[in-house]
Amino acid sequence: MAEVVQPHSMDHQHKEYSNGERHLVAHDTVKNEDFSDEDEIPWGQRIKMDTSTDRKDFKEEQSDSEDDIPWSQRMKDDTKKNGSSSSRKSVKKDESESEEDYKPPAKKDRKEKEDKKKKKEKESKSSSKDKGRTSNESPVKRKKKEEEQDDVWEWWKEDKKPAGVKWNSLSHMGPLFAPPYERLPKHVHFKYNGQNVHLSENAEEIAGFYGRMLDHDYTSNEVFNKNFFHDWRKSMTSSERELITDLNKCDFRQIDVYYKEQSEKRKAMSKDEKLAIKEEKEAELKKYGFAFIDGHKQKIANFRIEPPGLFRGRGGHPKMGKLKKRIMPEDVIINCSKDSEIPPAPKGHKWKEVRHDNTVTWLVSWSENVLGQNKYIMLNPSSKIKGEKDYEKYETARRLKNMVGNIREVYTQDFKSKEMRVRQRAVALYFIDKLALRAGNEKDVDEAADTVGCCSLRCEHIKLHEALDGKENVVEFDFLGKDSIRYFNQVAVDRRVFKNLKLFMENKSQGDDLFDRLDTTTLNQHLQSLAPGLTVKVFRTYNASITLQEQLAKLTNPNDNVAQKMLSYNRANRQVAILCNHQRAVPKTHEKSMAALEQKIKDKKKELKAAKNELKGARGPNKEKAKKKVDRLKDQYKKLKISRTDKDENKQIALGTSKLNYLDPRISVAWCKKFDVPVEKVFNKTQREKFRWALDMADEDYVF
DNA sequence: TCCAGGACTTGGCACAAGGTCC
DNA sequence: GGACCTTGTGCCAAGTCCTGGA
Repeated sequence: MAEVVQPHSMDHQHKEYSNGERHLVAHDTVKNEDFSDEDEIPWGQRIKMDTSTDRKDFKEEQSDSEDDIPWSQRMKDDTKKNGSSSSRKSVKKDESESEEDYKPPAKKDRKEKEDKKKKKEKESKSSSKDKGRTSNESPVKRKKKEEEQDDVWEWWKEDKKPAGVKWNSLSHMGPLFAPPYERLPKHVHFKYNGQNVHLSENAEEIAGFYGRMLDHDYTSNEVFNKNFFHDWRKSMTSSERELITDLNKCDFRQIDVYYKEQSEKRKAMSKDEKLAIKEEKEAELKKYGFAFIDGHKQKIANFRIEPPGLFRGRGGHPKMGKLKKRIMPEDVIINCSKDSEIPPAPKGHKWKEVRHDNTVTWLVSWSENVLGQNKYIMLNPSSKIKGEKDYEKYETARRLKNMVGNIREVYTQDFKSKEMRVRQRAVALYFIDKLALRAGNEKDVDEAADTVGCCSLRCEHIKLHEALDGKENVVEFDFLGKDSIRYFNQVAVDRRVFKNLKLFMENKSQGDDLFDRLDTTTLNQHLQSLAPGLTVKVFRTYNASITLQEQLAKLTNPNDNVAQKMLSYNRANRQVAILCNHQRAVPKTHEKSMAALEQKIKDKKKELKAAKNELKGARGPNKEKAKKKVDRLKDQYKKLKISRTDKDENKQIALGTSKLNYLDPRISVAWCKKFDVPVEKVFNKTQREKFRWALDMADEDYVF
């Protein structure tokens, strides 16, 4: 079998940002002609090569008169939207349940319904349960799988609820609270200015949050330290506050050591002790981990209330280090149906509120003190409520596929609109479509790190090059996006886009908005007018999914073995991750594990050589045996080499996010079926649970 | 009409769990 | 069975988008 030939090489250039941010650039060396089948082409890829030539249907050269349009008034007024929000209020919502829509079933109905469902499922199990299963499963595994399937709710075969209604009946056990603080043993001291200081319980707990982060970069960050120290001092007694006035004189090392020891102890526990803990966890999961929705048992995603700690804002978050307070039952709102048994609050406590709102999907909510935002307990991605939404998301993206040609025509026309706002909208949409940029909502600089998306790009985030590396009209993007991850890309763009950008930047300083006549609301309103349900983020989903589909078609060789096919799949997945700028830190273990793999490959090669020699001298029945050995070793050797390639190409790219959030799972399922790859190779157990609907729906002919 | 706030999705990382190797 | 490595999961921050009330 032929070696896997890399269809195109991706050279990921790593650069360090001044603040140490990572960044990744894909130099796609695919030739233009590879993408000649233009309407099926994943735009996101083409843009990285040269977008000025990739659209045949763009009207050939228009007059340059656009540049002569007097834009005299364009920048004078409304230069900037008003400054954003002041402090947030926590508004207590009314009991907003719609009585007409809400008809909860009686409790006994639920039981009946469940029994009925179980019976039905048992009947249909023999026909449906084999889907996606490999043939060589052990009986134990099979039994486990069957048990798991007991609660499968095939919601995609049922009628949908009226719009706005999320459930008819909902019951659950409420949240599980963080365990109470346990004081440090007497021998563990916090020191101030070299002296042991006995802290009050509150102050000690918060010192502990800091102490166990000593190894982390956070504790050398000025903002983090300032915020921490400010909040810590607020929690001290007056005498503590009087004494402890300088963080530099605080010594948390013993606390750090203590928690490390605790962690080591846990690791070194006996089997029985570990088992006891596991059982305890399982019991908690059993009690709190499930909700009943419309008679169906559904997994909850996060039934634990977030424990207190220090806020770990990312990038240059202005609030990092602030104290996240302990949440008490009195802070918590419970949402469940009226007829359900209301979960009891912990002894001696009561809930802030019990609500019966079936227009929302959350079970429990509370308000977090650092940013004043609401936090929720919601259902697991495998639940009907999440799955249905996911399915709809991909259906919307598929609808976009059918109309994206028209939309592109419209925004191309708009490049020469007389109205500045229309031109800006068109160029922004061009970026969103071609580069899969995020929308870029406005942010309050006091509340969050300075990151941007498309609509919030500032002049300082792009550079215009008339020519660069043999290409014309190149735009260089360099900005921090979501999670302060750097987006760096040099893109050849449509000539009219380039001209427009020059125009947008005229008479502006670096800190000014590039699209000063545009925001996400306006853009989304425009998109809604083109198609109901169409928003900026649909483009990301669409472009990701279409890219996967196209790349799979291009890269998969039906004659390959499963390992080779999986390399192709991962490469297709990687293209999407690059498009979406899904980066990860190179794992600390990368070099080491690559070296180990390298050694394995060497050893295997030796082994193979020896086996080949053996084969040469073998006679009679031994010859057949030796031949088999050589074949087996060859196979293993190839697998190792594939694994090395895959691992190395992947070191800086995170595939998980796109797989979980952007790629229509039916594309992957169809690919597995078509090329005879077990679906377990592509989706692990959790992913299969999340995408159960897709596993059931898609056959090998599925087209996104 | 505007915009703050609510609801929900997207996102990377840390660490636990589980598998493999010796 | 312990060390080491890989994979999976939980966590919770940070986005998007929509809605309700002023």
